[in-house]
Parts: sequence; structure tokens; C-alpha cells
Amino acid sequence: MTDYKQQVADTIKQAIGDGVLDDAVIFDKIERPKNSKMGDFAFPAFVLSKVFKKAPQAIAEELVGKINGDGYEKVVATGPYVNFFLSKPEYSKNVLETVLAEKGNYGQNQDGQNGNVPIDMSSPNIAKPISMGHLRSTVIGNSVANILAKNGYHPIKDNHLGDWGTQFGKLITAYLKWGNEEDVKRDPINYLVKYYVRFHKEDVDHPELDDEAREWFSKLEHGDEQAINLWKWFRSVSLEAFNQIYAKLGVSFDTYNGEAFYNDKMPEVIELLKQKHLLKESQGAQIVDLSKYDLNPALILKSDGASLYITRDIATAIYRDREYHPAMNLYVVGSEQTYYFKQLKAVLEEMGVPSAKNLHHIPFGLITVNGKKLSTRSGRIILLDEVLNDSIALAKKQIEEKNPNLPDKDKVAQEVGVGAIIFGDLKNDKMDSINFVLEEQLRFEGETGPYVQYSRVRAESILRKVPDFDPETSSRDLDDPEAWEIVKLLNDFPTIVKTACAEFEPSVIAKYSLRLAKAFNKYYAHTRILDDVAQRDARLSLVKSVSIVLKESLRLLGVKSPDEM
RNA sequence: GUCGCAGUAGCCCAGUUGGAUAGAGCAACGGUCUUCUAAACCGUAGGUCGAGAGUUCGAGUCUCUCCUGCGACACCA
Repeated sequence: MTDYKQQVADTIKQAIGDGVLDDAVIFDKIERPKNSKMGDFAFPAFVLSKVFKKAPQAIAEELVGKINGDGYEKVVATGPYVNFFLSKPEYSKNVLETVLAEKGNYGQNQDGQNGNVPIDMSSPNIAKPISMGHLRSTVIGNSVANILAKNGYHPIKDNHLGDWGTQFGKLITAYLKWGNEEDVKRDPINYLVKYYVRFHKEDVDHPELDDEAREWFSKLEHGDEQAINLWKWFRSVSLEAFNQIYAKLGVSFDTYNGEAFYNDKMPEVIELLKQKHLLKESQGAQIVDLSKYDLNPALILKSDGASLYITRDIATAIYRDREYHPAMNLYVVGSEQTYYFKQLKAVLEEMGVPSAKNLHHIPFGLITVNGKKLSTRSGRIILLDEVLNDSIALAKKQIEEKNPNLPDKDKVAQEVGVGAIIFGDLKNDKMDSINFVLEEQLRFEGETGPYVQYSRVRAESILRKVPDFDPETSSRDLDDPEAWEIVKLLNDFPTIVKTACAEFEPSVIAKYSLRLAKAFNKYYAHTRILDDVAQRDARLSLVKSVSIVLKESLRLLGVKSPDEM
């Protein structure tokens, strides 16, 4: 595959002459004009005006005079810019050739050299419902994993469950007092939450409940059989409920190493910190001083000797280091924890944990309701499952209206409804906070997941009309000016894949898929693809290529692509 | 108070890392289905890019000051 930007840079370099500008400088200056009528690539001549002491307009003219237009459609000076128009038939052929040959593999690179990348994501708490708040971590983590794999890494999706802690003492106490097995079996999360809430209500007037809860947690920690069995049961019924939602979202995990998993690995952390003489006492608690990182001290042990979140995270990082020798160590956690992750990284560096320098917090903005943070206590909670079901129901309704003869309606409704929610989350910069309004989530028109899905459905529909079309052997001699924008976008895909990976930013893919879908819909509206016999196969090659790249883009986002909808 | 993130059309957001006339979507108004799926396409209208200064040939983009919103600031996770 020809690197056209490099080709343009070489042409410019020859025209300028040796030793005037660095090769890299020239390459960096080459840009894509905002308006494609200006050209396919442009070189702004401003940088040269100082060197040659001439107006950039004049320099642009001179450069064009020195360029012989071989390999280009034309090269023109427009004001201070040298604008390059690529040779469309050759370029198109080249691009389509590559996409059709590589299919879903198009854009794959090996930059990651198969390095392991554990990703901390989703992380719901046992016995609590999965809310919209968990959606972001789940869906961003899943997409980042797909993007990493596309760049040659080996992602390891780790659902760091909140499955340990004093709340289990409370839960056991509450269950034994007011619970019943049938209810929990029927609707685990709902009833477990009820017990938990009731505990907190009653505990106001009956402080002795707290003692009981403490005792049960202590029993749990010391391996009491009844306590352990109840804990295991709560955990497994919760996980079953979670997995139904994950299945709906199309997200799976490689490990569920939650807090309980690391519980027995804490003493070693403390021991290591002591060996390195990093622990200091302060106000009765054990801290690590981080003043040389310009950070507040990290509190490792409470004054009562109990461990904290960071202790567990240190244990996690050390475990991952030994287990995976990770190329990167990722945490998809809300942006409100940015400072905390700086501290964690600093402590790990002090401890000399090798992967510390490759620890990346992937932050994202809050989901709010009326501008306020979600919280179970204040009742501002939106259940993810309900939102997904609403969206699926709406998709079903649309299918009944628009395409009542569609086979597999329920499956498609799920793919479209869930796709809308996932795409809606991933479309914008992950740092943007999202003010949740249900009606805005349930939109299938304009810049949405269903729009991209629908675009590919149209492409597939055309391809079905010509069963004898063979993308392997068909003509790729596309000489179709209307298709030009699409071809250029197709050529961008491998670069987009790399950018999304470097920035841990799924929205780069989502925005790209919108651009491609939009360009295709425009083409579709203006060109009768099947009518012109002479151009038919080349056009179908383009349609097939669009379908391939749209499907792959959606896959990277974790969104399904139905063939019909 | 200190630190971090953000402020672009009525609403929600892009803006190719400093380049050409600031762009989409939603909402509004008007047009396009006997012809490859109208979940689409085309058009109209909508802007002091939070405010001010600075750097430069050139600033939505970089620097500084201020304003506004959100978040974080050791014994929660």
C-alpha cells in the first residue's frame, strides 16, 4: 500500500532542494485540506517565507513550477498553499485492492508485539445493581481491549469485582434476620439490596446490629463455614445476574480477580513496603511520603491497622507484574480518581515495580442526572438493564414499522437497541461528562449507532442483489468522482486504528465510522450503483469495502452489525 | 484555599495537535420514496469559539490573568 503522504513529502522535498528543511519538518507540515475541493494534500509555504525572504504565495507558485506532475492528477498553487490532487483511478484501485484482500484484517498492525495488557474495568459491587455509572467503564474498557488487539497487543479484561469488605458482614446479618432463600433465588440483586438498605435503616435505632455485622465479617475473614458459604452464594447469584447484562452488552471478561482474590496478598505488600523503608507513621496511620512527586502522602494502613483500597491496588499491580509481565497496565476508572492513580503509580515506582511506568489510568467523565452525580443513597440511580431494555423495545417497535418481514426481529432489535446505547457512550470524547436524559439515549437517527448499522445494511442489501459478484476477482478500476471521499476515508482506517490505540480513545473510531457512513449515504443517494453495467463491479467493490470497514469499526466499539434491519 | 477537567449555534458535540470561508447531529422551516431499505438524502436559518491580554506571518487550538460549572484534596471505594 503506497503511503501517499510520504510521496507528497518527497515531491515537495525535491522541489525545495536539499538542506533547506528537515525531512521530518516537511512531512509534519503536509496536511489534509478541510475542504477536499482544495486538494487531497496540501503543503503550506509559510515556513519557507523566512528562508527565502519572499511572500509564501510566490514560493508556492515557484514550487509548483519545479514539480513535474507525474503520479498526480494535478498540482496547483492556491494562495500560500501547494495543493496536490492524487490520481484517482490508481489510488482507488490501490485502496480497494488492499481492503478487499485483507477483509476484516484491514488495519491490523503488530505494534503491540503481542504484549500483555491487563485492563481493570467494569468492577461492580456484589449484591448491588449495575447502574449506568458502570456502563462507561465496561464499554470503554471493552472497546479499548478490541483496539489494543487490533494493534497487536494481547488484552486481558479483568473485572475487578467489589466482592469483599465489611458490607458483607452487614449483608449476612441482614439476610439471617429478614431474608429468605426463595426471594434471593428469584431476584437476587433486588432482594440483597433490600436487606442491605433495611440494615442501614434499623441500625440507627439498634446499634447492636453493627456489632453483629462486625462479628460476621470477622468470621468471614477467619473462614467460618456458614459465613463463607453465604458469601459464596451471594457472590455467585450476583455474578449470574451481572452476566445476563454483560451478555446483553456483548462484553466478556478474561478474569474476575476481585478484592477477595487479593485479600490474602496484602501482608506481602506491607512487608515489601517495610523492606524498602517506605512506610512512615503519621497520626497513627501508616503512610508513604510522596513529596518528591509533588503529591500528598498515600495512606496505606488505617490507624486501626486495616488496609485500604490502595493496598489492594498495589497487590493487584504486583500480581499482574509477576503473572503477565505487562506491556501496559490499564485502569478504566472515572476521572474523579485521577489524583488517586497518580499516587498509586508513584508508590509503585518507589517500590520498584517494573510495570509502574506503564501504568495508565484511562479516565472518563461522570454520568450525571440533572447535573448531579449518580448515587444509590440519594435515589439518583439509573439501572443499566432498564435502559437497555427500553432501547431494545424501541428498536423492536421501529422494526415492526419499517421492516415487518425481517427474520430474527428480536435478535436484530437487541443488536440495534444495545448498539445505540454503546455507540452513544463511545461517540464523544471520554472525558466529557454525560448528563443522562433517557430520550436522548434512545435516538436512532443522525449521529448514532443505528445510523452506522443502517448504512452497512444498505450496502449489504445491494450486495445481495448481485449474487454472482465476486470481490476477489472483480474490477477495481473505479473512476467515479462521487466515490472519491469514500476511498480516501477507507485509506485512513489503519491510521485511525493507531491513533485510537495511542490515545486509548474509542471515540476516534466512532467518529470515523460516522464520517464513512455519511460519505456512503451521500454516495448512495446520488449514484445508482447497479444501473451502469460498465462500472457496476468496480462500484460493488467499493460498496463491499465500505461494508467491511464499517463492520470492523463497529466491532472495535463492541457494537454488532446486523446484515438486515 | 490548592490541584485537575471542562466552557464552540436554542440543545448535544466535532474541530486532523498553530493554517485556507469555524463544521456535524438534534430541534425549527422547506424539498426528495411506482426505481439498490426514507433509521436516508438535499436545502434554509442559526456564531463576539466564557472574558481580556500576550506569543506569531497566522490562535477555537499555545502562554498568562480573570469568570463560570464539575470533580479531587489521608483513615470510603
